[in-house]
Amino acid sequence: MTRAPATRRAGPAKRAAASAGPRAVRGTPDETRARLVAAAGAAFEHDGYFGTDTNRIARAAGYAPGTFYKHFADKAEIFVAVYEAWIAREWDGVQAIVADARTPAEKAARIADAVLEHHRAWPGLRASLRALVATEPAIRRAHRASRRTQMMHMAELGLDDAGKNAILLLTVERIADAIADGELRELGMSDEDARVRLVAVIEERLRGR
Amino acid sequence: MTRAPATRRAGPAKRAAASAGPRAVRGTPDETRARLVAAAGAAFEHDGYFGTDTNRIARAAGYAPGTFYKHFADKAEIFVAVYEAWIAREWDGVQAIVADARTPAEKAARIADAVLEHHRAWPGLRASLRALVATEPAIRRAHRASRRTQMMHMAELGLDDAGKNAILLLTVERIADAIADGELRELGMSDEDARVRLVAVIEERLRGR
Amino acid sequence: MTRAPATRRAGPAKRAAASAGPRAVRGTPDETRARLVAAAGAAFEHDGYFGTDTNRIARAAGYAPGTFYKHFADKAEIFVAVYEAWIAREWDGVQAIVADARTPAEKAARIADAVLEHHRAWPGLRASLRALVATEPAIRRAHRASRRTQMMHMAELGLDDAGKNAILLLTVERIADAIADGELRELGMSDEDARVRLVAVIEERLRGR
Amino acid sequence: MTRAPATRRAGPAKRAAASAGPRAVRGTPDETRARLVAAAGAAFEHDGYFGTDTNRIARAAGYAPGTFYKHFADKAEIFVAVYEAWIAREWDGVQAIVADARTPAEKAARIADAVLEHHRAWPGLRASLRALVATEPAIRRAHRASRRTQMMHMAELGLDDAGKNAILLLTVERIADAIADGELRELGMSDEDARVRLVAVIEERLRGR
DNA sequence: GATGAATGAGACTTCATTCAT
DNA sequence: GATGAATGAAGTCTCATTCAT
Repeated sequence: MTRAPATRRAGPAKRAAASAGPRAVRGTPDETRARLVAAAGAAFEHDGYFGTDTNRIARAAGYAPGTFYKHFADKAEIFVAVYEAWIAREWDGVQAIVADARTPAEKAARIADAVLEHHRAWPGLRASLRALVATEPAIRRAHRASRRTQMMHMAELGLDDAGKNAILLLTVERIADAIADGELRELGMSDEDARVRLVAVIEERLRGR
Repeated sequence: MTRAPATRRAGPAKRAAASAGPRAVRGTPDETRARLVAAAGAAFEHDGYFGTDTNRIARAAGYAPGTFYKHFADKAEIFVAVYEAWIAREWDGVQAIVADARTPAEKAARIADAVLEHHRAWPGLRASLRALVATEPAIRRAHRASRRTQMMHMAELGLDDAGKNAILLLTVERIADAIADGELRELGMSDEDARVRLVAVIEERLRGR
Repeated sequence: MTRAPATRRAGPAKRAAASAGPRAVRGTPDETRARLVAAAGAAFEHDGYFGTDTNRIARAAGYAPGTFYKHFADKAEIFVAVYEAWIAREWDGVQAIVADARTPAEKAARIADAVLEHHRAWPGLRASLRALVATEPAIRRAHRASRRTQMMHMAELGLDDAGKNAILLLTVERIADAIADGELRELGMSDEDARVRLVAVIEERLRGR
Repeated sequence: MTRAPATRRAGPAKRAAASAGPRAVRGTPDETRARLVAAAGAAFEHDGYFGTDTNRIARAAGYAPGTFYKHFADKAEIFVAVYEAWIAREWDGVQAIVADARTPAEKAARIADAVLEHHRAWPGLRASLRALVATEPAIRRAHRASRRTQMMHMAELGLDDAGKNAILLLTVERIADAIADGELRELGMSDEDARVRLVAVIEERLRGR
């Protein structure tokens, strides 16, 4: 996550800055939107939600500032889009694993690894998410909705104790964030230890406990 | 040519007008600092870190904007002070309970309730904390330091598996935040259910598991 | 908890109210920049560098405060722009005179008058420059660079003793500033006397001495 | 001269800062005043007029902020005091040399060296002076008065062409400042060259030309 | 659909100066 | 005479958002 605005400015954004992005090819609205979401994801990851601005995102995607607002009502909205895409990718992975793996142990291990990798690759995005859920009503709403979707996914996976599912969800998320952020290492637990616990938590649940 | 503002000001403007706070009493720096911290705590809780500003905090404490900067280098620094005071109060409670309660079960229950109450009373502060730890290096550092202190407190309580302590810390914190934020209720778990689980997690650890 | 300013603004406020300038015409960046530089020149001359602020400059040019920072990184940068334009105009004059006048005596007299007029028209700007060269690294750098350019101009004029050129530059500048500021008058020298000396210094150099 | 605020702040001026100065010994008002002037001189030299503040000066002298205003009406007033002391020291040196040296050549050389040394030791103060003369009416007035005093000193030395005296004053001052600031070096003239010219200017005047 | 110049509220911070003790 | 906590006006700069082309 951002942690620092890096180089905040390099002088007045002379005309130069205009050509920062990947040369926006005039395309369908969907392509434009997708490019903006991708650029925003990278920017949020790298500089944090409060470390970028919508102009920069638009430029990074190869568009002018105004274009951004043709596709998103505001900054929060694109964050939600980024987050939803992120979650969807995570669950795609989980579901593929569930379909493919045999034993609960294998499933748990592979799910844990997939989740961990996904979190480790996007620590900045996760941090911004945690920040924004508390701060931006719109993002909070989207986050809640996403939780509900995830609960449904879990039910579809045959896990039927909603209470346990909820705890699992929070626990996995929290541990994965902690590992990805290196919090546990600082608390004296090796990443491998932490991973083992994460696997255990998942496996326990998969076994219905 | 004029060139200069010459005399910038003519004297402290009548204080009466703008002020909203409890009317600054000239006192010791410590009192002033304490008033600022108290006002900041309330402001962060109520409006969030990004929802207040240092001028507002100063006014709420009964001071002019400049006074704030006599006591804190910046907004982040007062947040750290607020957070540290918050944590200290929480642990004071925990330690009193540990000294007073008999059985692990009683300890666990009373600790859980104390922690929960403390989190429920300050959900906004907690949310801001989560946000800032990801975003502000200074606050991140303070948070880490505080974690270490808490680990020491746990060791002093006789809990000697650092790995388990770390997990306990994160878990309790996370569950308490979730309950306080109402996240669990939305996931279909009653607050009482959640509390029971929280007690269980603590008791399990107290029993050495 | 609230925590966030939510929607910060609702739209550009009615422009009519505060503005004082010539009513911003949407134009090319170059036009805007030129208007800002012109407004800044007048403001620096009239109120001094420390007597204006960037908001005022922007307003005087007919723009909002933010527009200033689209064109200049900070206040120092626009000062440099103003200064460079000022120097360029001075040398344009000198070069025209050199091309046009015959004898060293005529050249010296006309150059002295041109320089004097240029300094007399901008005493405030000159004063601010003297102040800032000592104080602001960026402006110091620009000033040094400008000096080097002026030395080149002198060389192009056929004056080839760099040491003498340097002294001439400083002397002319200093005397012109002193006359423009009225310093000499206060020291008991008539402006005409001072002008005669200025002419002499220049002519001496033009004759190679 | 300051050129940069160096470290602008090191955190809230906790109580620590209070003991920065040399342990103000309670003394006569004159001693207090003298300590303040000395501290201000050093501060102006080191950080520039705009790079220090009156609180810092007072602390550096070993006093509280309020004490400053018991002795000086404002910041400009102490600058004037510092400047006047500086000039007085310079002329003390010049007069001693005139009394001691024989030939115009010797006088010129020794005066030049004394002046140069005095300027080289206080470049920051000189820079601030040049800035403030243009900016602060009170300092401008004091500067003019000081010039008049210096003209009198010159007359007392037997130099009776006021016009030439004025030019000499400005020229010496300007060249000495330029050498002290390294301006001439950057323009391609060695310091020794510059010094030679300075001596020549003075000697020429001493010989009545 | 895209552009990009422009907007303007407002956050953060500084510092010369005062005044009650 | 000295103290030092407090003052508060004001300047610098940012950035989400708009709208005329």
